[in-house]
Amino acid sequence: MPPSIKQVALHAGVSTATVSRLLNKPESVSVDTAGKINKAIADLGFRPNFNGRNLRAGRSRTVGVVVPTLSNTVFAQCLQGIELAARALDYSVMFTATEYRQEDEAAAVDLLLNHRVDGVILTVADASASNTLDVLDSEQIPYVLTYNQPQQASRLSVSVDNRVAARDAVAHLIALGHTRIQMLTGYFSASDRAIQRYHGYLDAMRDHALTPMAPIEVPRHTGLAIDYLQAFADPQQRPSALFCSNDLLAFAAMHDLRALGLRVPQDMSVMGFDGIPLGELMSPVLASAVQPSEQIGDVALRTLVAAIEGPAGDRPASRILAHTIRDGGSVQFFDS
Amino acid sequence: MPPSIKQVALHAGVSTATVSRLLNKPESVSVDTAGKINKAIADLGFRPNFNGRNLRAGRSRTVGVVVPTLSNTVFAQCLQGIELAARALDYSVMFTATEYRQEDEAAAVDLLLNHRVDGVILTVADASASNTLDVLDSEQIPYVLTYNQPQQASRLSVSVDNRVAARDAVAHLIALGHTRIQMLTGYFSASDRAIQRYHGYLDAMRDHALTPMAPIEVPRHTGLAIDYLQAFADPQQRPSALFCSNDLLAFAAMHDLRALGLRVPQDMSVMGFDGIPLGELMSPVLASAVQPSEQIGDVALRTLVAAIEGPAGDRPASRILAHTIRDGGSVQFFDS
DNA sequence: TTGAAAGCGCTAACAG
DNA sequence: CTGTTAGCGCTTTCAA
Repeated sequence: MPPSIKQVALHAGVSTATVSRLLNKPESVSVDTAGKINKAIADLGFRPNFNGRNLRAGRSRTVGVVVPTLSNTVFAQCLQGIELAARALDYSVMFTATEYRQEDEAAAVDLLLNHRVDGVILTVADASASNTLDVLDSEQIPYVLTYNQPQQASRLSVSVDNRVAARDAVAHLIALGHTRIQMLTGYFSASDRAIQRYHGYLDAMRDHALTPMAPIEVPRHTGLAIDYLQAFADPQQRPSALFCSNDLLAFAAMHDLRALGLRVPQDMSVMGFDGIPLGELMSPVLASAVQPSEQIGDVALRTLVAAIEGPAGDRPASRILAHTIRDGGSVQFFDS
Repeated sequence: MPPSIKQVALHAGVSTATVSRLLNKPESVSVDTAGKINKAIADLGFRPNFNGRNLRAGRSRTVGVVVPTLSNTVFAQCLQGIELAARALDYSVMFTATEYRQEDEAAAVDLLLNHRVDGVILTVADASASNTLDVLDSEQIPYVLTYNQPQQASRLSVSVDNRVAARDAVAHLIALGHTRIQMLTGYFSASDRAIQRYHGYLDAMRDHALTPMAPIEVPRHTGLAIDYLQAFADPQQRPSALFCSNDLLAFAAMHDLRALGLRVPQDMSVMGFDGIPLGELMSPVLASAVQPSEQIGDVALRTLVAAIEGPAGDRPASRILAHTIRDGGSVQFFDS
């Protein structure tokens, strides 16, 4: 066991209380005792045990983070933003992933609460109906959702406006002359964002008096599952543009289209959602509705800390961050 | 404050010790007291406070993770693997990033040690000369390096054989007929792996009696810094193939080459290192030396836990995981 | 400016 | 099978 405050006190010939004071309010200790204690600390290689401190304080200066997966760059970037901000504010981060399993959301939060994190940042499957969030609510643990836009105003969240961003993305395709636009999406049941984006798709189609097509739901990270695109073999049947619920799916789709002998964008335009950085390095550049993932993480953490430390009265507010539409070679003017 | 074991005991009419026993060794408690306690737990919404438990136990069942950045997919995948394995073994994960700053490595580890993590998984700039690792050594905290291959056998690590993998990658280019092969790399000072990979490059060139070219060191994630490629304008001067120290760099390079009007692979072959999943969805597919990042994380965590829990005598061993060479359209047969 | 003492939540002897 | 007790490391009154 590493040395405790007790050994330091003994070594320096003072009481544990004084050592503690030096650690927390150095100005309340006389200069020469401070010197003795600091020497003892150095001699012994003492480092404070946060478990003791946290137990005593009832707070841990630690936040929990729960994301669906790190395989999707957006969540990695978000976590990156969270961690950076946490370090700036002197908080630590406990991290968990759920692989999109709802039961794992609950288990993850459970574990985090056992660790007595001061708050939680999370992305859940369905923010408007989540027992996980209910638990957090009932336990009065501050939390901030990322990417999710819950219906309940009481649930803090940081995200872009998924519906509007999707509408803008599809409007971009429409402006290019596309009328047969179809949405390719991950399972709606795993992502309320996907549903909101689908509504945005519908909005755009209706706005321009176009007939929406049935969305194609596929397992995430499809890869080899070309089946769903077989219908595209018939030029009459297929859409002229594909709107994907996220960039990974867009890349997979382009891959599959190629395997089918279809060219992007000549035979089909492809638009993504997320705006992951790699999309801009590719050729063609992936057109996409860009959300500022790292900033989402940054703002989420700062919002959470405000909720944790702020007086009970003034709760911070949810934030909708601006999205942008990135044009790219993956979409093209449509001439029939 | 949430209810403690004490309130539960009171509510159930037993002692705190009995409650604790139910929590830790349920079979040592009679069925009906168990019933009473469980009811009390449910009534009160009790959840054990790990801070108390950890303080008492001197262990936390928590591991710390330190990676350079999550912007590079490999580290995100590695963390993914770590987290998954941790959950399987009932460990929690505290996460930190350093943005490739050495001083942040030390600060991060410091913080983790204050939290009394049972061990640390980390990727450092230079594993063979790192005060951060020295601290870990002197504090006797088990740790496992990922991606790094330290010279000291005493330092546990999980990685591919960077040098051999790089040699194989370059040999692949040579087998395609390339003789003028140049390496594009991130700063050597930020990554001992990059140095090892450069040695692998040299090995391959020497093996085939080719003249090595001077490596090009660039800031990571270059993007717009086309300067370094200006020399390539002259067909006589430029290499016929570029070997990049990581896939991100390879993508950036391909982007820049395109901006320069050079085609990949017709005008220049590009080979990466890492084998990130997206590389396989692209067109052309990015040829690369593939390392199993998620598995590296998985194995690292299991190795760490073995070191933590295993008897002091038998320390687990470092692991070199198999790499593979992924062929792809980004490289092409070279006919002069 | 400093020390004594209590207690945060939990577990592990040790008794019974 | 169960209760009593002590103590993990720390901070924070309360006194001096």
